[in-house]
Amino acid sequence: VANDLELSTPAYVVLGMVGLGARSGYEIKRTVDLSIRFFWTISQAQIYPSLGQLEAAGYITGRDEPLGRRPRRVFEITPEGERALRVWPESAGELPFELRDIGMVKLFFADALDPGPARALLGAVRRRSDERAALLRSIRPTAEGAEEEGNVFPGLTLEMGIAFHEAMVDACDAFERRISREG
Amino acid sequence: VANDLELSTPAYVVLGMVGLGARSGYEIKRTVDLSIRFFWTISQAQIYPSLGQLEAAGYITGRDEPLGRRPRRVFEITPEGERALRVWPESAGELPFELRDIGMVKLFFADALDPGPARALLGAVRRRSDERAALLRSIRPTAEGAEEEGNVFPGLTLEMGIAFHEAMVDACDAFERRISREG
DNA sequence: TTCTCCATGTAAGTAGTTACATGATTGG
DNA sequence: CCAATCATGTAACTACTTACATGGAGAA
Repeated sequence: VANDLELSTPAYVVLGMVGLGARSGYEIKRTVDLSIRFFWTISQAQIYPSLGQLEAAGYITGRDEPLGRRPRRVFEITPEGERALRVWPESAGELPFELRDIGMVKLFFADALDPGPARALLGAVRRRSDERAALLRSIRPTAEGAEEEGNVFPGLTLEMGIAFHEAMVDACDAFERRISREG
Repeated sequence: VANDLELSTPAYVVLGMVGLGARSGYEIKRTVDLSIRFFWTISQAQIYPSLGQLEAAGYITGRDEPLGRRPRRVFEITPEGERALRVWPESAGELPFELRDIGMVKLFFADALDPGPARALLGAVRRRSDERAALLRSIRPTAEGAEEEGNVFPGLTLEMGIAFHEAMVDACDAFERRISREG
């Protein structure tokens, strides 16, 4: 069995999702879209090759389990896979926080704008974070359900998302108060 | 002169930086690294082709201005370029907030970890945001300098960055208190 | 019957980075 | 004289997305 293989982050995400009980490629994609999509995305075209890699490495085992005549391949994590998943967070040194936000870029250049459009842009960025925070708050019951089954960390990442979008809204409000005070 | 050309975001970033007074490709890269790099990055290999596009579109004008025998090409924004930069934020509908954070992904899966490594990971994520917030706070004097010259929006994006990293730290602390109380 | 969901897989394209290639200037 | 900085440009590569291709199952 291969050990300490160099796996890409998408492959670890797939491994982690299989570890949490996602069985098929399709289910992994759906689970990602319902959980970590706010800080990590993955497309179908990455999932199926990753599944192949992970199986070749002995980190998951797959078997055909068609539903009627519809083909389907389901996977389970192996003990080596669980070990790899536990070792992963310890290994890597750096934890890059990569943010790509066109809204903030536009705001950065907004001094070139007239007051009206500038305020509109600020409002759009504020609204975006406000809506995102509301969406994340609506997921809280699901996270609380997971906590009762012993998974407390998904709730932490959810609270982080809520916290930073609320912080963005607050920063927009503070700025708006300041510019309307100063004229 | 070409109008309402479809420019990519990197090209608008380059245009915006020329508008703020960055003259050469090298200076644009340096300015990006000192300002918007926390929410947008750009590499040299994107800047020089963008400069060519922008000049072809009539949004900037360039002329050779070597320093001694060292070749150098400096650019200025044109009135059309300024107009394009003002129209840009109005046009596009969506403002995607793209976050890619391996730290949060690892935290999401951290229930599979032993308590020790899990706490270490939480500490690493907390420290990362704490350091980032401190770095951003250290930039505040520069932003205040820009404000006195009439550029108030760079200060807003700086405060947003500070706010959300402080919010991440708070979320980590709240979680740590909770698990030490319950565990 | 028709829409949505379940399900897998890949080819082609886009976006971006890293590394290479080159060389002058400035400051210690 | 050596290191850091200023300066431009591109080829090769990596990562990722979109779109295509296919089709069964279940519900309305």
